[in-house]
Amino acid sequence: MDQNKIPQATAKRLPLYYRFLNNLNQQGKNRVSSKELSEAVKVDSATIRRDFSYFGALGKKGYGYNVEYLLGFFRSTLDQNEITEVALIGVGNLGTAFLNYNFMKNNNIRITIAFDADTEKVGKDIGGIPVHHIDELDEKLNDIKVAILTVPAAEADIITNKLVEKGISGILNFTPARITVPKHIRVHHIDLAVELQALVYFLKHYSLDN
Amino acid sequence: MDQNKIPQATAKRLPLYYRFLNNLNQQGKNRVSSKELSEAVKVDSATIRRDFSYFGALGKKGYGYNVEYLLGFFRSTLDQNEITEVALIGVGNLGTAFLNYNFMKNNNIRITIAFDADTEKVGKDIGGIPVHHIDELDEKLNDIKVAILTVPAAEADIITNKLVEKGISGILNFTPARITVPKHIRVHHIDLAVELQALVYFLKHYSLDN
DNA sequence: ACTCCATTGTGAAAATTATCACGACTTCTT
DNA sequence: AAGAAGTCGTGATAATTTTCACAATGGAGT
Ligand SMILES: NC(=O)c1ccc[n+]([C@@H]2O[C@H](COP(=O)([O-])OP(=O)(O)OC[C@H]3O[C@@H](n4cnc5c(N)ncnc54)[C@H](O)[C@@H]3O)[C@@H](O)[C@H]2O)c1
Ligand SMILES: NC(=O)c1ccc[n+]([C@@H]2O[C@H](COP(=O)([O-])OP(=O)(O)OC[C@H]3O[C@@H](n4cnc5c(N)ncnc54)[C@H](O)[C@@H]3O)[C@@H](O)[C@H]2O)c1
Repeated sequence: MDQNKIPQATAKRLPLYYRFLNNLNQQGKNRVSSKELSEAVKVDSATIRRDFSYFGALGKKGYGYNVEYLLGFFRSTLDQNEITEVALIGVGNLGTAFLNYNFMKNNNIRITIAFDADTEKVGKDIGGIPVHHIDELDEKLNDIKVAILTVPAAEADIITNKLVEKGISGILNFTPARITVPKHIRVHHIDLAVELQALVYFLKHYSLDN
Repeated sequence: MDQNKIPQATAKRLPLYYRFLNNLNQQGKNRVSSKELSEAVKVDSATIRRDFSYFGALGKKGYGYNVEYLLGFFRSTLDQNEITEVALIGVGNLGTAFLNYNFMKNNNIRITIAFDADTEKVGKDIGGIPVHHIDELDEKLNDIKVAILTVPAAEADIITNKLVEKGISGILNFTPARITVPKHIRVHHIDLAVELQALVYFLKHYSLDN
C-alpha cells in the first residue's frame, strides 16, 4: 500500500498528535512548535519533528507548524474524512462501557453494531447501538473490517474464526487469549491485567529516575 | 534497584509468560519448549529464550523448561507472593467494568478501594469494593502505591496532583489526557481511542503481509 | 554405551527507534 | 535594514530490540 515507509512507532503516535492538534484548533491556536507539542504529548521534540518529516516538510523553520494545516493533513492521513465502522463482540462489563463511550469526539470511528450470546442482551440498544445475537453475525456483519473483541477468553478463538471467515481485517482484542489468525489479518492486543502487572513490576524493579 | 539490566521490552512480556505458564501448569504439563511457548504467546522463540536468559540459565538444552520451576521463578520475580493493592479513581463506565472484573485469577493484584465524586455512587460496594468520596482520598488512601485513573479527561490533572501529593508511585491512566508527574512517578497510558485509530491506520496503509 | 535428536543459550548481525546537534531559514525586534 | 531569537529538517550517532544461526549439551531410544 501507499506509505510503507512510515515506522510503526511513528504510526502509533499519529492519532495522539491528531487529538492534540484538534484540541489546539478548538482553543483557537493557529501556530504550534514541536517543543510545545512535546510538552503536551510527552514525546521528545526531536522525535516529533522526525515523525512529521516522514510526511514531508510540514512546518516552517523559525516559525513552527500551522495548526490548521497540520490538522487537515493528519485528518486525511488518518482517513478521518470517511467514517470507519466497527463491530463489538461481547456486550459484558467492558463491552458495555465501550458502547456507552463516545469514541467519536474528534474521531470518525464508530461502533455501529454489537453481538452477544446472551438472550437477555440481544435486542437491546446500548448507547444507541443495536445488540444482535452472535448467530446473526454472518447475516448482519457486512462490509465491516474492524472488530473489538470483549468476550470471555474461552470464546475468543471461536469468535475469531467466525470473524476471519466473514472477512474481517483487524481485531482489537481485549481478552487475555492470544488469538491465532491468518497473517494478513492484524490483531492488536490490549491486555489490561498484563499492563497492570507490568506497571507493578517496573515500580518494584526499576530505579526511580527512569 | 535490583535488576536494572532487564530491557523494558522484556519486562513488559513477563506477565504474559507468567500467565501462560500458569495455564500450562493447571493443565498438568510439566515441560515446555520456547517453540511451544512461542506459538502460544505469539512471540518469536529466540526472543523468549533471550528474555529468559537475562535471568540466568533457566532451561536445559535438548529438553526445554520445567514448567513448575519456571512458574515459581516468575512468581517471585513478579512479586506474586505478596498482594499488591491498587486504588481506582472514577467509577464510571470503565471504572465499574474494572471493579467487576476479577483481576486476581493467577494474579495477586487487587483493586481494594475506589473513589468517585458522584454522591450517587459513594457508599456503594461495586464488585465487593467500597466506593468513597474523592474528598476522602487523603484520609483513606494509605500505603497504596498504584492507582488506576478512569475519571473524565478534564479531571485527570487535578486528581493526578492529589495522588502525587499522597505519595503514589505508579498510575495506569485510561484518560486521553497526557498527565504531568514528577519524574520519579511512573505513568502507563492506555488510550483506547488511539489504539483503535492506530489499528485502522495500519489496516489502510500497511501491506497485508506485515 | 552409543547415537541421534531436540532445544537451549548466546555471540553476532540486523532492524528499529530515539536522540543529538547544527546548518538553514523565518520571524521578530529595534 | 540588520541583528537576534526561534525553530525546522535531517545527517549522524546512540540506544534498544529483534532475529539469525550454531556450538554445546541433555535426554531418549536402541
Ligand atoms: N472487565 C474488565 O475489567 C476486564 C479486564 C481485563 C480483561 N478483560 C477481558 O475482557 C473480556 C470481557 O470481559 P468482561 O468483564 O466484559 O466479561 P463479561 O463476562 O462481563 O462479558 C462477556 C460477554 O460476552 C458474552 N459472550 C459470551 N460468549 C459469547 C459468544 N460466544 N459470543 C458472543 N458473546 C458472548 C457474554 O454474554 C457477556 O455479555 C474477557 O475476556 C476478560 O478477560 C476484562
Ligand atoms: N468508556 C470507554 O469506553 C472509554 C474509552 C476510552 C477512554 N475512556 C476514558 O476513560 C475515562 C473514563 O471514561 P468513562 O466512560 O468511564 O467515563 P464516565 O463519565 O462514565 O465516568 C467517569 C467517572 O468519574 C467520576 N468523576 C468525575 N469527576 C471526578 C473527580 N473529580 N473525582 C473522582 N471521580 C470523578 C464521575 O462521577 C464518573 O463516575 C475518560 O477519561 C474517558 O475519556 C473511556
